[in-house]
Amino acid sequence: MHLTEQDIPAGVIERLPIYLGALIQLRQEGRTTVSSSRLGELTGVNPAQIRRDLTRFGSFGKRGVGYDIALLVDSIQRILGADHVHRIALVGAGNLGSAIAGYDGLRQHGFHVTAVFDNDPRKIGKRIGDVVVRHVDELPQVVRDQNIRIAVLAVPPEAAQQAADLVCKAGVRIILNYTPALVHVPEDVVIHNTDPVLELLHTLYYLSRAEGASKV
Amino acid sequence: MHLTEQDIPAGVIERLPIYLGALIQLRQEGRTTVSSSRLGELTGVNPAQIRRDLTRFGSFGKRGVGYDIALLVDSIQRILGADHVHRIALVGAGNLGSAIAGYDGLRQHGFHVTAVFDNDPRKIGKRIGDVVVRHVDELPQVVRDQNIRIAVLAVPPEAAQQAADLVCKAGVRIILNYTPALVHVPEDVVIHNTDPVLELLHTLYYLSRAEGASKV
DNA sequence: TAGATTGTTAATCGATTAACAATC
DNA sequence: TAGATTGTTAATCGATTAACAATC
Repeated sequence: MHLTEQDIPAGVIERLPIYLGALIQLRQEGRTTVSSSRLGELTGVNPAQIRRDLTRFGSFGKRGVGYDIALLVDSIQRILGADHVHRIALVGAGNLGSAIAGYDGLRQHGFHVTAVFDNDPRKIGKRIGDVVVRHVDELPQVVRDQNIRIAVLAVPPEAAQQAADLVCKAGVRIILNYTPALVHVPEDVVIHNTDPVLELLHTLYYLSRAEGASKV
Repeated sequence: MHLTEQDIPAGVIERLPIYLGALIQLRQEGRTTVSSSRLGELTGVNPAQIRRDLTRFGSFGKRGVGYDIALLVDSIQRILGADHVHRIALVGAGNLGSAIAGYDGLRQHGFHVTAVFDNDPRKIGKRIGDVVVRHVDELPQVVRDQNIRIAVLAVPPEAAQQAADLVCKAGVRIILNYTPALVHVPEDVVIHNTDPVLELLHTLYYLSRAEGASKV
């Protein structure tokens, strides 16, 4: 009846990276400790919730003092599995793919884009970040050789399902889908969709409320 | 004590765009009706929840038949405020900015990128999508002239706060922040952060659980 | 009519938050 | 010590879901 690892609510896991981001920013500013109330200000999360979230994994703070930033960064990284390097296969070497490959934040968190694929002959052989673009036909071999578990889809929406099938078959377990297409994957693969439109539509609702009250 | 517009839970508003995406995909396939159970399969949302979410805004279905896709698309768009055109200011004309400006899905949902800004002289005057990149100094004027309410930040993280301040001061009400920086904005501005790293970290947790069970 | 599926209620479940004793 | 802040409990709040009557 007590808490086992499986009992952690999804909401907690979603917040941990947010805490981590703020903690890293604080660390860069040279701070060594932070209180739950300050962390709450930075992240927009209720301080009581932060404390409760953290105690699920252990006791990281000192009463009267706050949390040791370095300790908490390490701990959260370990909890998430971000305490070692993860290789990423990037599918699609267009503008979006280039932006992702060139994004420093990934490397800072141990995510290394070690393979980039495209099916456009003009892009094959080009250098993106510090890897050379290969033909997508080579994907299965490369993903297996490098034991890659994470793929990022930055292809046109029509090609999304095909690309997903390909990477799943090659053994990828996590997919970040940057296309607007709804893609189906086997049960044991986690897919995360990111579509700027969905985010815009969602925030739009609140804008309409705040502004013209013409509609009911 | 009864439902007013303000009572709609945030979770419902987050799901509406997801339904919309699936509905549009179904419409493209030529379908005219869909049941809550089929929509649930496509979106991963519980059918009962879909029905309950929708009834908050009205009665859109026919018992025994399902939902009329065209009607539901229109209705959700109207609820979200996506039934008319919204102009977007894009700050940052690098790879990411180019990807966003060139993204067709935005236009399909009525989001028109009508202004792009950068501070790199080499980029000023270049064409991205169908607009010409201007110097960021022109931003306040252009945003006011075009009555722009939405800005997308695709700048280096160091420049994020500065860019946010600038667009807020010019009257923007919604910001999509594509930098990893935590940015502060006035209370009446909605900011939405999108960082691939946060999403990766979050899904990573489940990968660690599923694979090596070496850690407790 | 019989079958299907919505709209809606009522029960469950889980997350959030206030409050405070423990303790640095 | 006095002040601050965690860890934790207990209460609240809200979201999710099962179930089914209404009805197409």
